[in-house]
Formats: sequence, C-alpha cells, structure tokens
Amino acid sequence: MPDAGIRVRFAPSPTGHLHVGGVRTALFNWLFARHHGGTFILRIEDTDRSRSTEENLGFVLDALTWLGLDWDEGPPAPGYRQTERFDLYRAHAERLLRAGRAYYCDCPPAQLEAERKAAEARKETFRYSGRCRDRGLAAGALRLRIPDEGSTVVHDLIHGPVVFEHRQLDDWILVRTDGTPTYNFCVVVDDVDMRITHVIRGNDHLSNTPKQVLCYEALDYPVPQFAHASMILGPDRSRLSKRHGATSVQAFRDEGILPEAMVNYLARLGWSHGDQEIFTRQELIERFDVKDVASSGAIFDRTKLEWFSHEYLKMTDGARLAAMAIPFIERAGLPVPADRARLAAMLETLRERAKTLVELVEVGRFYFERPREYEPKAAEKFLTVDGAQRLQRLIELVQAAEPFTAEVIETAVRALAAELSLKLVDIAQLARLAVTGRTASPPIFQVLALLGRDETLVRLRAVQVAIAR
RNA sequence: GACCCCGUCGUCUAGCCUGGCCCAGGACGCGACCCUUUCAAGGUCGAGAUCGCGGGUUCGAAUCCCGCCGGGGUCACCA
Repeated sequence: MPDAGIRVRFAPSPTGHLHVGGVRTALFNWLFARHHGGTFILRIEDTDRSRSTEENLGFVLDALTWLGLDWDEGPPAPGYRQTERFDLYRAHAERLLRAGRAYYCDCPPAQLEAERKAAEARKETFRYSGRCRDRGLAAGALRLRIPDEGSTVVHDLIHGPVVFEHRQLDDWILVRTDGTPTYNFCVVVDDVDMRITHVIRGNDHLSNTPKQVLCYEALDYPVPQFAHASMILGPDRSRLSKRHGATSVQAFRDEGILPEAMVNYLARLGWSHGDQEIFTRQELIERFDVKDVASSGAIFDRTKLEWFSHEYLKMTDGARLAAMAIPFIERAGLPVPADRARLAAMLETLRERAKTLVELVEVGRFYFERPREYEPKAAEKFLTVDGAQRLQRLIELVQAAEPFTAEVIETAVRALAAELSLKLVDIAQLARLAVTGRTASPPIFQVLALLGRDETLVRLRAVQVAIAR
C-alpha cells in the first residue's frame, strides 16, 4: 500500500568516508521509502565546519551512488545543508523563547564543569540545575525548559515503548552563547521543516530521543515515528570503528566487493525475511519492513560479505564483468586486452574462482601477462627431459588444431594422452604450468583457446627454452 | 556511576507476541566424501546452541512472570 506521504531522511555528517554503519542506516531508510512509495531525502549535517569538507561530501555522494541509493531530495539542490539553514534555527529558537519554553542561561562553563564533577562524585547523572530558569536573562546559551515531573515515552517501531523519566533529563542547550544551534536542535527543526514522518537511525541516538520529543512538543509540532536500528559491532562486540579494520564503503569498493553484495549483506545484517539470504533489489524493496529489523547488535563479518560478493560475481555476465574489472586490471599494472568480447569470455572463466574484483584479476593474471616464473614444486615435477618431449608433441598439436577451439584441443590432447599411455591430468598440468606458470587455473583447454594459438605457442616454446637451460 | 538498549550454534539469524509442530530450523565459516584435466563451482553428509544464569507459573517454556549477571550505548555551549 503505497503511501506517498511517507518521508524519511539520511543525514550524514561529511567528516570522512562513509562508514558501513551509516550506509546501513541509509539503506534502511531508502528501502523503507521505496517500499512505501515515499520520499527519501539526503540532508547534510555540516555544522562542524572544521571537519566537514567538500571532498568528504563527495565521498558520501559517491558511496550512495555506487550502491544505487538514489535520493529524491537533497544535494546538489540548495537547502539541504545545515549551514544553509541558520535562519530557520534562529526563528525557531525565538519562538521557543517567546513562548517561555526556552530561556537564556549564562552559567560559566567552568561552574557547569564543577557541578558535573560533583554529580559524578555523588554517582549521579549530571543534570543542569535550572539556576537560570527564571532569571529572565536576555542573552547567553538558550536552554529548553523540561518539565520536572512525569515521563516521556518514545514509541519505537523496533523496540516498542521506551520510557524516560524527566528527572533523568535536563534543560539542554538549543543554541550556544555564540549563536550557533546545537545538533539536537538542528535535527528537530530540520525534521519538522522537511516534514519527516519516520526517523530511522542508529541505536546510539535512542537516549537523545526523549529530549528531541520534548522539543517537538514545545514547538507544538507533531512527533515523527522513530525506529532505532541496532548498531554494527566489531569482533569484540563494541561499536564498529576504524580500529577494527577497513570500515568505509570506499575501502570495500577498492577491494572489489560488488555493490549489490554490499547492499544485500548490509540488508541481511540485522534484518531478515525467513530463511532467505539472496535478495534482488526489487525483492528487498518488496519485503523490507522496519518491524523485521533486529533489536540486537550484529558483528560485522567480512567473510560473509565476501560470500555474497562471490555469489553475485558468479551471476554476472562477461560484459558487465569486463566493465567492472577494467579499472582493477589497470590498477594492477596489467594491460587491458583490446578485444572486449575476448576479455568478457576470459572473465567468465574466472568469476566462480574469485570473491572480489581484485581476486578476479589476480586469479586470471596469466590472461594479461606471460608467466614470470613457474611454480617451483610443479616445475621440478613437470619441467623435465620427459616434459620437454611432451611439450614438443603439444606444440605440434597446437599448430595443427583446426579450428583452435577448446573442444578441438581437448579431443587432440586426449588422443595424445592415450597414445603416450598417460593420464590426461599429466598433460593438462604440464600445459597449465607452461601457459599460466601455476597449477591452478580455469579448464586448460578453454584457457588455451582464449589465449589464442600464437600466444599459446610463444608460451610453450618459452618453457622448452627454460628446460633446455 | 545513573539512565537506556540488548543477550538462540564461532558469526548472521528463524522461532518468542498467539506456550506443545523445537531434545531448536536456515545461512556463512569449518570438516569429510562425490564429481573432476588442476583450482574452483556444484552435490551429499557431518561436527557445532543444555535458547546468558537462577527461581517461578504450567501437564508442558527458547517462548509467560520475577530476580540476577554479562555486553553495548548515552550522559558536552561534539555531531
């Protein structure tokens, strides 16, 4: 049942590369919007000017684009960065002040700090005393007046009702003494202004939610629905961070993880639909329900991410593989085959042998360059006087094969093996070592056909020379 | 420390609301075997969870109630 009225947002702070935790939040929001036919908004929280840079914003936009998480509203359109919206925050602050729901406070930071320490010593939560509540000051930091009694209930779509006693909350700062609005205030004003109906974000924001709810109420605005997804954890079960290794989307992209694998893995991390693991994008959109998002934290498991990537690699046709792999071939310092169709065919022989694009190139290195060396143990076994004789027969066979296809070569090699009373594997491995320098590769006859008669002969002869020495 | 969230195989999870179909199912990873020109892929099988712990309710609890314990998060004129 499409509900065009649904509006959700992803509000990253461009202070670095986009983190997998952030991406999952973006993904859940995007899926929720697409599932309901609603609107997905991208908003940039760039009030931290020292760390928010254009370059970082570029990383965020690139990452979302790479994953196919398109936004309906947001950059480059103006009006979706907090730094562009200061007037709005100021206007709301004044409203709150006039209505008596907020007041100025000029308590010196040093004194506040002392009180905080004292509260800590008494083993209590620090809570602003409310000293300036009724002083009627005309300047200072603007605080929200929070009721002393009662409680606020956050009706979370994932966790159910969560109760917070007002005694635990304090009159938090909306606007600093220097006139800049604080994060929690900006979020409320922005969400109201953008008519956000559902706030889907990380669990780390749950504790701040009652403060925000009280702010909505003070402003006399409807409170949106909240859904706090669990966090992504490192192996030690603490929140995933850089010290747990690569966590930016950019890093996974550089490693050659396929974007659809990233999306599928992140979706399954904390969300499930029965026993199904692999979902097409369309299935994800159809089946996603925020109610099915898990409430417990989940450890990030790159092994499983790689499994997904492997699965998608196996399903990808040669043409797309080629398009995706070319940058990786170049980055490895290898020449990109000019014949695109041939490259596509090569990559298709490789895809079930690699979990990432980086591995795809590595495992198929021999397609792009001649072997620099031969695996020592195998060389000892195959590159012998006997081997040289077999190699000679192989060369003759390659010269004669017509047409030069895997099938024709295979038939001829099988006949040769029978003639020499050898097992097929003996000749196959000799050929493999000669042509790839290794003992593992895609089916050797296919490899020879893909390499072509001339290149095959060059490599076989090179081995003959190596043996002769 | 206070407050809040969370707690099923190593990991992600199903089941929990509406107790019995669960001496707990699937997936990743791991092991074995089959297939096989190598490596993969594929197929088959297997090991792996006394459902955090302790009480209680009940004929019967992973599922309901109570109490603990453990982990994480939040407590800024940071975002």
